[in-house]
Amino acid sequence: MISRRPTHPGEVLLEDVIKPLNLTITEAARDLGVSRKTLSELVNKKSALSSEMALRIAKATKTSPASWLNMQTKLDLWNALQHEPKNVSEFPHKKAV
Amino acid sequence: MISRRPTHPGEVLLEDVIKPLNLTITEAARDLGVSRKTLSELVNKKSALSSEMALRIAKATKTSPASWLNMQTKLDLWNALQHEPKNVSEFPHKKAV
DNA sequence: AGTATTGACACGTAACGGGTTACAAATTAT
DNA sequence: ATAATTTGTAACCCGTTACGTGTCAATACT
Repeated sequence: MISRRPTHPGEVLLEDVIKPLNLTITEAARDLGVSRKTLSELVNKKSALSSEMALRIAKATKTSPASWLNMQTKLDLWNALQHEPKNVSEFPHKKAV
Repeated sequence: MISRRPTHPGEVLLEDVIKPLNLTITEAARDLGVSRKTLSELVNKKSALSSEMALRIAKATKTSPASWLNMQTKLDLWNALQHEPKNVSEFPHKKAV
């Protein structure tokens, strides 16, 4: 494992894309075709990046959707690792047939 | 970009893990600590692989959770690409300050 | 025949992404 | 300072989804 919490994709979108372009959340939301609320919650890390949003961001920024989606996947995994599931037993080795 | 639908992680779990070990769905579900229904739906591709399930499978099979989760992410992306979002405009280039 | 396994169904719960509307606070422009 | 814009967030609605328990008919195994 990863020890440090991976960066939230919404943070990257805000800091590396929206801010450098001098776009407002309102303008960026319009370009992405989503509500201002949806984008606001994303960049404020209140919601996760959906695969559909990954596609929208990719189209608007001419980048790869996978690069955005992978950020979220890494974060999801990190979050899951913080509360490892109990009552899981290792699968037994090959049983007789 | 990807033309063929990526393999569902539940299918891999069934074909490459559960069947080779001669485990039943019922037994495997018990080992994973989930209900039989949950595992059945997963291996029959009726539901997606959650990050928590990825962790459970990883623990039970001593493999990497990321390898399982990435299968689902690839599938999610492929599915999303089948209905590309409209009303998305490319972000304008740097505006004046 | 009798037992085990399976997929599918109903039903319920909790979480979540997303939309609209509204408002107070903060920021920016005039 | 005043006015206009921007922003975060709450309230409320909706649809989707993962997961649990229970049940049942069909199939497979012994």
